[in-house]
Amino acid sequence: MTDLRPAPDAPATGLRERKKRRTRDALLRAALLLFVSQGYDRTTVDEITDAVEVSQRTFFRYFANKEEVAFAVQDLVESHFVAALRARPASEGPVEAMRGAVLAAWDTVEEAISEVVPVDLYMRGYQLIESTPALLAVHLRRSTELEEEIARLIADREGLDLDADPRPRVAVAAFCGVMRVTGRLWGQGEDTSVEAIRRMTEAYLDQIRPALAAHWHRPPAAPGPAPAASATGV
Amino acid sequence: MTDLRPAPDAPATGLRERKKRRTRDALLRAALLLFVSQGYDRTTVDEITDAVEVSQRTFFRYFANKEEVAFAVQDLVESHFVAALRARPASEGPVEAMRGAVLAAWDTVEEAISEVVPVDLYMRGYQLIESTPALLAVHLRRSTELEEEIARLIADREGLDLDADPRPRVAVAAFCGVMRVTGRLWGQGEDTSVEAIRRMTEAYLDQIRPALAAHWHRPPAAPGPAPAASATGV
DNA sequence: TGTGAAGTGTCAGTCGCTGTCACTAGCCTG
DNA sequence: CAGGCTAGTGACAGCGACTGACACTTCACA
Repeated sequence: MTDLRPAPDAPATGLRERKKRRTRDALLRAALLLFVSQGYDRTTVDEITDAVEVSQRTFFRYFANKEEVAFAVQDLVESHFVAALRARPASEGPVEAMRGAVLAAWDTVEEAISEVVPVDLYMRGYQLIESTPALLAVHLRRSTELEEEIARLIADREGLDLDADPRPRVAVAAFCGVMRVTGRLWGQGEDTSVEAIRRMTEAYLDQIRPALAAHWHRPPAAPGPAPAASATGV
Repeated sequence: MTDLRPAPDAPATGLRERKKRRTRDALLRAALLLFVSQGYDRTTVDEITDAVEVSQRTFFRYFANKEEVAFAVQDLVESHFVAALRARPASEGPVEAMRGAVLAAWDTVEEAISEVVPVDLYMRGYQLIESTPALLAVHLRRSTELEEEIARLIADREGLDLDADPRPRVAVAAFCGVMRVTGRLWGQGEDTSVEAIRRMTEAYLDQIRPALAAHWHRPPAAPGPAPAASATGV
């Protein structure tokens, strides 16, 4: 068969590959929809595979476990952030660069994932993770792995040896700790928009230096559950 | 109802109560020993119950799930830390108080847990948690709950409204982020002693302010995988 | 066009965990 | 101290996540 289709730009190889991708995507979407509509725990793997009409065994050939499918999109978002961090100018300090990267990443999540899943489905998925104990636990463990990656990146930027200088890991840990609080509080709030979490991110990061001051004599810059962004401290 | 038994000081009530406590402790110890000797995943609940000669059903009446038994001692250590934090003088700033509490808690873990389990078994258990993905995930989720408790405590100390002022949660998040890195690196090292983790804790906490400085122009105070304690920054 | 391998379905089995029910043993009352 | 109450337990059946083994279909490539 003289293959006339030039596989335009995507890595569209043989029929087999495309079929595989299709079933994987179908499983992913079906799972996400079931999860957000009826909850993670109340969704069985059989329900997912029934919706896609494959056997349960096939599901476990694509995803190591039921949790993994819930983090497929999260994976994309995380690499998106890492890419944003790599793109920060070398002139920026470590914390400055991380802050810039997070905000830039939120500004452009849509284009990073919309091919796979609409943004609001992802946001609902993120909320599901934050509110489902089993998923939250896995999320936090995955986050520590991401933290290590970021620490390596920061050490590289600064030309430091990660194992000789504790600052990269310490800075990243403090930074990510604040990010996690942000994610948690966002998940508990009502506004589930990207803008909301972006706004909160900015506000909470602005509080990190004031919060670590030796004494809190003055009230913070802008009080409130999701305070407006503005830093008194450096 | 004329209750003549004054229940002297310990909660030593009837025979029933004592029997319960005994089987619970037996399950706990058997589980911990099996976990550290052959690994968490390679230990089945049946093995644990066989060692204590009770039915599997009984195990799940004492522990909600297999993970819970691995965190029973950790629970004690965490309340020990919270108690230490409550005991800090009001004159100390938030970060100062947390730092003091952690170090004081490590100095006195032994007396806090030795009645239930020898310290080195606890330390090996802690290492197990750090090195077992399933346990690490749960550990991190539990840690966020502890974080919230600490944040409330700090807010109280400072006379602030936790939901109006972001600084308590931000400070605690940054602090606990650094603590977590410490725990992880300790788990990977060879020295599993309490002294080792105490030393690392001190060293890494000393790096939090330098690490968050806008730019890292100078090398850190004391480089090395487990740097000696000494703070350049505030 | 036939051969090998990739992908899938089926089946049986393990392990964590839960509901149910009957039974035993401490406890409490009369 | 007899008899009833109930907390704690064991036995059993069953669900859901996950795995290994094997046979079958279907694409790929010579």
